[in-house]
Amino acid sequence: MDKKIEIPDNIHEIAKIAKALSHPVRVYIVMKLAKMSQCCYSGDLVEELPIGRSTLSQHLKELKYAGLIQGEINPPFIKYCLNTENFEIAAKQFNELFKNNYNYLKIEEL
Amino acid sequence: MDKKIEIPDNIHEIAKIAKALSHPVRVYIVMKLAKMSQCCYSGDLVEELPIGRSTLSQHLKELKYAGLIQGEINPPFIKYCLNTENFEIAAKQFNELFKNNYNYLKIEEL
DNA sequence: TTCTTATTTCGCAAAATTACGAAATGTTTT
DNA sequence: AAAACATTTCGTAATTTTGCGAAATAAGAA
Repeated sequence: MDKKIEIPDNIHEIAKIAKALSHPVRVYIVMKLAKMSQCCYSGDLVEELPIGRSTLSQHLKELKYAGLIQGEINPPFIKYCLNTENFEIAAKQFNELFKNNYNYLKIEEL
Repeated sequence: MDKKIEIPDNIHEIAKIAKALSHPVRVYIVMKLAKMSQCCYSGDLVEELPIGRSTLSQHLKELKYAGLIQGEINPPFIKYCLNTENFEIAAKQFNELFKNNYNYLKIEEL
């Protein structure tokens, strides 16, 4: 009688990535790293973004927690790079979510 | 001297969609509607999801606000469908975000 | 060792999110 | 008109997120 389902793991994973990308500053950082396919420093980001250092640090922490980026210690700097392996997994998960539109996208732009 | 940038609109839009998809229940609803490419009722969802009616209603409201779904009044029911136009726009925006991985995805799966 | 530099953690406050039950809304059926 | 139904809005509470400045951390330079 109880048809309640449990939400499957892959959906929780998509929600987790989406949550990491639910703030403009974090989307900006990820896009920057993905586009340039190079790393950057917290100090470079704080100069261009309209937020304080400690706030930026928290956003970086969340992106790290979600697995989208990783930090390489390169004293006295910390260099942040895309975690390409997880980024590819995330790309596939969103690919799955938006699957219905892939035919459309393929014809139009691929 | 002030190199602070303003975060561009398209990034705010991506963050807005990501925020709408940052909760498992909302991802579940959108995936269900996208996969089946058919509509469903709030009452059907509340039977399968482990949340109350008013909570579900709030999630639907947020998905509507983000433009991912739309409701058709069909008394005494309200039928929810994917907003395909906006869903395609969202697909393109995430396509842009994950662009770097499209070569990879194309070879592997398309 | 002391100073400087880059970054993070801590402590806090304001705002937003999540969830629920109760009450309200609007429509059909009786 | 009253009852029944599906759904939403309201009021409220617990939790999480966001942001900042001050203090802490850690490495290199003086």
